[in-house]
Amino acid sequence: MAKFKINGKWLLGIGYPQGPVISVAMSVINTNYKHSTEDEVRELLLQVLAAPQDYLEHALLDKIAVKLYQEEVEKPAIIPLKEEAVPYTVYGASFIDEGAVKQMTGAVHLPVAVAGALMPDAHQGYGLPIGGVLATENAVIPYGVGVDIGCRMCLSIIDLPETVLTGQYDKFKKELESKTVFGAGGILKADKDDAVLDRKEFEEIPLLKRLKDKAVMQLGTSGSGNHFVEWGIVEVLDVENKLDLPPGRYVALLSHSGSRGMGAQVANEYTKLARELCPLPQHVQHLAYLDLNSEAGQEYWLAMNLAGDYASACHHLIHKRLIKAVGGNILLRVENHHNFAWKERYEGKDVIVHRKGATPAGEGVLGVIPGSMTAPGFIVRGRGYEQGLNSASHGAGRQMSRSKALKSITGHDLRAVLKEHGVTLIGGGLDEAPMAYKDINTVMAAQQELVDIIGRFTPKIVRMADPGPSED
DNA sequence: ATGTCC
Repeated sequence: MAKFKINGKWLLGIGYPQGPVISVAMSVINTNYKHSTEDEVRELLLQVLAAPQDYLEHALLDKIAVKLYQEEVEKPAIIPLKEEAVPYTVYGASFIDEGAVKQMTGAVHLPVAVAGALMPDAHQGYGLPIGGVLATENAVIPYGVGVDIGCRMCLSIIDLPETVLTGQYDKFKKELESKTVFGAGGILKADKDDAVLDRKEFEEIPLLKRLKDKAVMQLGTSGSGNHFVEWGIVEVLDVENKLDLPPGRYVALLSHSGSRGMGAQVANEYTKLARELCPLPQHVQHLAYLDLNSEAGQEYWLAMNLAGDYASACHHLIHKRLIKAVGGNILLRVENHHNFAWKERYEGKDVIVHRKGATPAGEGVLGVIPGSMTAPGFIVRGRGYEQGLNSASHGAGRQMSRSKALKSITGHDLRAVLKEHGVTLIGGGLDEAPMAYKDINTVMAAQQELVDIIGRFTPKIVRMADPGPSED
């Protein structure tokens, strides 16, 4: 029989943990057991692995046992979940996928959970589901906010009648194409002056200091995925709507985007830190949280707020450029984050409310819920419904995964539905086709308790990122 | 969502 030579891969193969014990075991075996067979060595090492405490004084194997024992003792203890979950309310349960409900069920078992809610556009995400709302006590969950921190809607209602858009359609289209920047990486080369870049957090938090150059370059850009900028028509529906605008039809600009690479890196860095500081059972490990009183928690909170303000600044620059280009003035602006965390009150106590793909809907709070590129979006006023955690959906929600949409929708299908609705699309992939989304009217009907509809936005010229290389 | 693992 060929002489057995131990190696690291073999040790990992029999179940030894990655770490310092590997080199120790190799040296011990090669020194003291060089005449043993592979089977004998395996048997011996498995016994030590199963009960290292019994071998701490062993003449030959003690070094291995000590390393194993140390790793076991030093490994941070998994934080146990609540035995009994806090309550959460589901809106539109009949069209929410099982994965999203499962994730929400995990979230309301977190030791810091106070209450939850699932919005009718919910679908499975990473950590908290998209459309998930979670109130916690003195803790913030980076992946309860999401990767695109401060992803938001911004609607500007412009002092131009509908006839200007229909009469100068080509000009509106040309400006939308030339004055927006889409795509991964996306850099805006001029017109990027904003006070957000002067914020002291960029100097005070080391991570933000490293991200500032990227933030400067990407300011005023839109990104990719489901992000868009579009011209359309707003109908103000009700004179009693507190919108301070007479009912009627107005040209409007609607945008959807977030905090670009800067926010993404903030999210990923702090969730990594949270997972080290807050080890949770595997099925909820992405919901790792930071204590708000801890240094890391306070840093994340500042960085998250800066990313939110940065996202807001991006929208404002986009709107300023485009509205100036078509010669209009803003009559009214409605805007809101839908990936963010806020300090709010719930049942009389201070909580942190995470909304990951959910629109704030406190009493009287205005928000925008988009439909799809061919379906109307809505200006809504929150009803302040506490059981729904003062929230509403952030859109129609997907009914098809991106991959399923790419497989089942053709370019012909997309062109047909655009034509039917009189919508011009610049860029945009099949995975963003209207058919990939739920029916917005069904979704709105499922959240009548949460928001009142006070205006309607109909898209006319839509700009999205160009489709990825896997598409035509 | 993000140049999709610093």
